[in-house]
Amino acid sequence: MKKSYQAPRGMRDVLPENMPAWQRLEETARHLARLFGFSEIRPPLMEETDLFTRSVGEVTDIVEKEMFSLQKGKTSLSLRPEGTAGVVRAYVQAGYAKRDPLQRLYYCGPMFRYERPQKGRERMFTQFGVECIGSSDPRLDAEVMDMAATFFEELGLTGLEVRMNSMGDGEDRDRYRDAVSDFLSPKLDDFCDLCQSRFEKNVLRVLDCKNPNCGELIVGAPVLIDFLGDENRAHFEAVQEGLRDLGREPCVDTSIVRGLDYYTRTVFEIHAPDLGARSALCGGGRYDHLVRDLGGPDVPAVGFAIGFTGTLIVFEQLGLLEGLERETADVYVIGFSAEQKAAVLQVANDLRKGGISAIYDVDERSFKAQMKAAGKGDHRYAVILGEDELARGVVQLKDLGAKSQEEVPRDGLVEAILRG
RNA sequence: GUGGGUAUAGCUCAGUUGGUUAGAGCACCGGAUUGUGAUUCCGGGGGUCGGGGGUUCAAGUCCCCUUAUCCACCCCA
Repeated sequence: MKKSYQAPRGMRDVLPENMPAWQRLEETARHLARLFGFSEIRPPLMEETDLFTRSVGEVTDIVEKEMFSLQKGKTSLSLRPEGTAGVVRAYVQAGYAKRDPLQRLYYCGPMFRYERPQKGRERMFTQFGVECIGSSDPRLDAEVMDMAATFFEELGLTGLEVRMNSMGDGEDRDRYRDAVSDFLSPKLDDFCDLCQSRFEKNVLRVLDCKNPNCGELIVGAPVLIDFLGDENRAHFEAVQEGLRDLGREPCVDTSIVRGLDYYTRTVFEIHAPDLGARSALCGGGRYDHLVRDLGGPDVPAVGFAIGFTGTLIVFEQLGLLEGLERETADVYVIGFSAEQKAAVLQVANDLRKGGISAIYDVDERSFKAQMKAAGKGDHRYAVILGEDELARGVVQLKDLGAKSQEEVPRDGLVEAILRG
């Protein structure tokens, strides 16, 4: 019995036929990054495990149970479960804070989390993210949010919701947390089991419970905005102001609580309402203390990450896959019989030398089979070569889309194609 | 980590209350058409039914285990 292999759980092959959609997302991301003046950065896919523990948060699920880690000698390395930690580490290591503090950086690549796969969730997934490090100007928060929204708009994704909130900072957040605890604890027993454990682990998540019963119990709970200090409140207002200046109406949703510990002040999410359980396509916000926490100077930052998994699902749902073409050779060279074998090879070679991609049938199949292959391979042209053409130094150039055909001299083929 | 569904040709799926050589459509290959493709017609190759164990005279069809996958919870992009 032979063993058969398959891709590791929760990881999938992106086959050539799936590639057009991926390339579309990647090109859109790069294009947008360029428009907004961001530069690409590529940190390693692995970092010291400790880096993620410090940044993402010790008690988060991500570091508690979702990291792919390996021990080599005395160091524990982990595949990155998210992109920000590595970028910030690189920022600090490169010494940007002193020589060129404001950095607009973006990345696009795979992340890894050891989770149970489900719709919109994989163990290896791709994220496009930006990190704007070095300023706390609220206009940057607005700009970064606008950029994330623009990404989806450029792709043609409609019906998405951009929601924002402020989580405050340091003291206001602690005060708020205490207030929520005080509000909840008297009736804690009435909450669902899940909320009871949330209460212990991350109180604010109780406010996010989908259980209708819990939903009623939290009516009247303290709202974080009321706990913001003057400065943070002003910042929050300014971010909304900035969004308006960019032509976007801010949508404040006080239930948004990001899962990663490093967020401060502005947080936001972009949702696709009808995507099922995992509707957030993008999450982001400000993290003003992460650089400092990772051993750098006290430098503020803001960023977001967009998951390709969910984005691709919506992309397909909206029928945007149609019209995307798979990469193939422009020309398929056909010989009428095996007699023209050498000539076919030479013509293909001439085309390639002339900068035109070309392939031909390598199995010496029948003329009909070659025509068939040319017809369904998304090639633009078929170049047909028979005994007669060979003798006269010409070829038949057939436009496979238009179904038209013309005879052109063999040495003028490249020109003819470039013209047409 | 928890709960539920599914696992039959490359793909999408049929397969009666367990019973002879496991089917269809699409795809693939070839032919009808001795110089022309994505329409039509004909033919062909390809599965031992995810893997292992059990019940039975007999299992794709029942039971157990296992693996994978999907959906949901948790959490999150």
